[in-house]
Amino acid sequence: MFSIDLTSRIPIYEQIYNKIIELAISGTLSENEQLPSVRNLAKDIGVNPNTVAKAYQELERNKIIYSVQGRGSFISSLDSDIFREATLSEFDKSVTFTMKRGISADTMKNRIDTIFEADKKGEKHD
Amino acid sequence: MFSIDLTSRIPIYEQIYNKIIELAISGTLSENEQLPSVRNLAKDIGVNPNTVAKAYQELERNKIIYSVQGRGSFISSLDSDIFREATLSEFDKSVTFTMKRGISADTMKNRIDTIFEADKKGEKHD
DNA sequence: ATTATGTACCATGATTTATAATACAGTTAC
DNA sequence: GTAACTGTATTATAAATCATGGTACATAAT
Repeated sequence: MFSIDLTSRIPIYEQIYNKIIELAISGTLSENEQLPSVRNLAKDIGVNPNTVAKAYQELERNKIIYSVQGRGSFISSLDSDIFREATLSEFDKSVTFTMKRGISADTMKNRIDTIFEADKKGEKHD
Repeated sequence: MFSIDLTSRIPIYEQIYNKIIELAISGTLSENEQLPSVRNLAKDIGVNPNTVAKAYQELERNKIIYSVQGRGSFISSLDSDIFREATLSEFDKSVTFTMKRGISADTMKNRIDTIFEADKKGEKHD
């Protein structure tokens, strides 16, 4: 279920955080579905339980999942406009950054098309 | 010449690094133009000379500037394809990230247009 | 010579990330 | 109720990164 890059400069807990969001948005994890327990996931990917717990706590803080003591952690409904806006805000920063380095709008749009094309081809179909 | 956000989570040396690149690409700093000395810029923005030195060394490593002991640091020619590719590679990462969060290509393109429009209006004209 | 430049150290402190080891509180199943 | 599982909290430690302070050296311009 999980692949983590221990050599990446991106913190492990952040990689877990991102991965869960991807799985939730892609539908691989559906609403109210239970996530692996903190200890199991930690053992699975070979990291400390505290690291997984940190990821889960961040996910809960951002309403991606909800956790219940004694029961576990579950995907919550993902119709959060706040989350969408946060994502777009991050994207805007990247566009501004790229623009300031002299890259044109058309060039950026072409990259977007290329990336979406590649994703479409790589998708698994039901 | 410089505005640095000491409270930002982005390292100071990285802010300096980014700012110099922006000024070089926008033409505010032109080819072979001399930059403020490490010590002067440090005093100017209220940071440690070592921090400025680190930014300058990164800039030199990426061929944005060149430094000569006893003389100073200067803008080098900015026709580096390598630099352009590095910028686009970063942008691609952001697009992929945003896509995985369920944002459509069209939405991203609209944001690009909006940002470029705002920039055009905000520009200073000669 | 004096002054200004970039560069190179070394030590220190703060912050962040990750680990390790416990412990506590709540739930489920027996 | 007991055992085994959940999330959560705490404390300690280690490593890496960031920034500062201070000192020193080599080079260049005057």
